[in-house]
Amino acid sequence: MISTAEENYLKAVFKLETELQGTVPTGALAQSFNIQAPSVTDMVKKLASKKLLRYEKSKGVRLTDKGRKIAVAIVRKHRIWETFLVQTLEFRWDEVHALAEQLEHVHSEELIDRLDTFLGHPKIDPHGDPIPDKNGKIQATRAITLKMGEPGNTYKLIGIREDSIELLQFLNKLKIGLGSVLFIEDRESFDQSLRVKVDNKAQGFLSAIVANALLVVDA
Amino acid sequence: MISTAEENYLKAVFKLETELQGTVPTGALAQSFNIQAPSVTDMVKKLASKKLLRYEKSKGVRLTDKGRKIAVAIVRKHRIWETFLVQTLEFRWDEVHALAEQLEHVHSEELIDRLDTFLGHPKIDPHGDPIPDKNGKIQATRAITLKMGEPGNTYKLIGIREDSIELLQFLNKLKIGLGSVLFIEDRESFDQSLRVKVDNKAQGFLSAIVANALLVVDA
DNA sequence: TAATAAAATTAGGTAAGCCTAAAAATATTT
DNA sequence: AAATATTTTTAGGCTTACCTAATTTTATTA
Ligand SMILES: [Mn+2]
Ligand SMILES: [Mn+2]
Ligand SMILES: [Mn+2]
Ligand SMILES: [Mn+2]
Repeated sequence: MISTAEENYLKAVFKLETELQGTVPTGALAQSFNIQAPSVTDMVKKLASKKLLRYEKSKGVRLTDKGRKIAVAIVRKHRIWETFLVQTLEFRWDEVHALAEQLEHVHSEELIDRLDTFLGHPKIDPHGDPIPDKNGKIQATRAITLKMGEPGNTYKLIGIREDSIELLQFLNKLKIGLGSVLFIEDRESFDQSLRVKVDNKAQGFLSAIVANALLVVDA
Repeated sequence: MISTAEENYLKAVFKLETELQGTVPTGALAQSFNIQAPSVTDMVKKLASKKLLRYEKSKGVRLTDKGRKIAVAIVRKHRIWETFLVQTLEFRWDEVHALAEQLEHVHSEELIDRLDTFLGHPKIDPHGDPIPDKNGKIQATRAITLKMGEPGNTYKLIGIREDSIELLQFLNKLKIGLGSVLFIEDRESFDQSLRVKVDNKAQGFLSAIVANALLVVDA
């Protein structure tokens, strides 16, 4: 049996592997859980002994296929639950992450499959993140971040690259949501912030940090 | 914060207090969790120190008002989740208990309230057990067990007094479910088993043990 | 490359929730 | 009321998932 803590480690390694494009140092895991480094060293040794990841001392870890399979299954559960909470129970997109963090650890394939069917096999969650299918296949996206966009171009928001409630609520304030049309009027060279129009209404500046979290496609 | 283990203890004490009509000995808890007695002694001391129950050494425990409130809230969650699983996700009544045992520990009032609303404020769960309302009020039932019924009388099944999957599946086989009409033809004096007709079709004998788990009202 | 800084590991410890073995308290039989 | 049986508690241990302090390894800078 796999514990909630172990599942969370695998999920975090999965995420960090993509972000860091390779081996995940133990320190990155410590930071992401807000725990101390030695706790991570212990745990990755255990996960390595279970063949869920490979651990190179003082270098970091990589998921094994077995570990990645579990990680993706949890991401799938997380996103299906988030979709259920927003679509069916009418929570706002900024309210569901913490709940999904709990629900993703409920052990039952059958439950997730039925939820998935009930929801009509959704392809993305309320934040635009792709929902892995039953076989662990994740829809590739050709989205870029708004930060990479060009002044004079128009983009459509299709995802948020962040779990932060604060960011989601900030976007609520700006009346920006999935599907919003963002026109880049200008990029301020001083801080790389962007002056944008949202849905054709003048809006103001988005910091480079925010722009970097917004996944967009050409509109 | 209250842990899953602690919540399970409170729920069990709540159940056993009614069944035993009073103080719950530690041994009864050990038996109900299939764990050893010393583990229970430890835990009830902790719960007593948290004022969730009163503990008299070598006698047993009683819930405090604070403890009972938590216990009832968990029973409410358990039954709402079971209702959701059967009503919305179309699980069978014998499939949902173990899942609800996990889901009942998800911490969120809001989630349960929204589920409750989504389900239309159900009064009973798929096994006929009353769902406590938001204030912890539990609908009193004037049901008796079929065992207490009289030959010649007709009853309607409104609840099952048991969490056993085996019993539920046995009832499935007998085509007995909530709402079934049970006519007691005879009581066998040797073993107190009952010869019954189910929904007007001859059925055969129900053991006293089964009859004792069936909650019925006059039909 | 030697010195220094940063990151990771080792060593030893804690709380939660379980365990076994032994002792004590309570209940039942004779 | 003794003797015996049953139930409960005490004492000491184990595992999981964390911790701090000290040490070692790796990376950076002089
Ligand atoms: Mn999320
Ligand atoms: Mn999401
Ligand atoms: Mn149940
Ligand atoms: Mn039930």
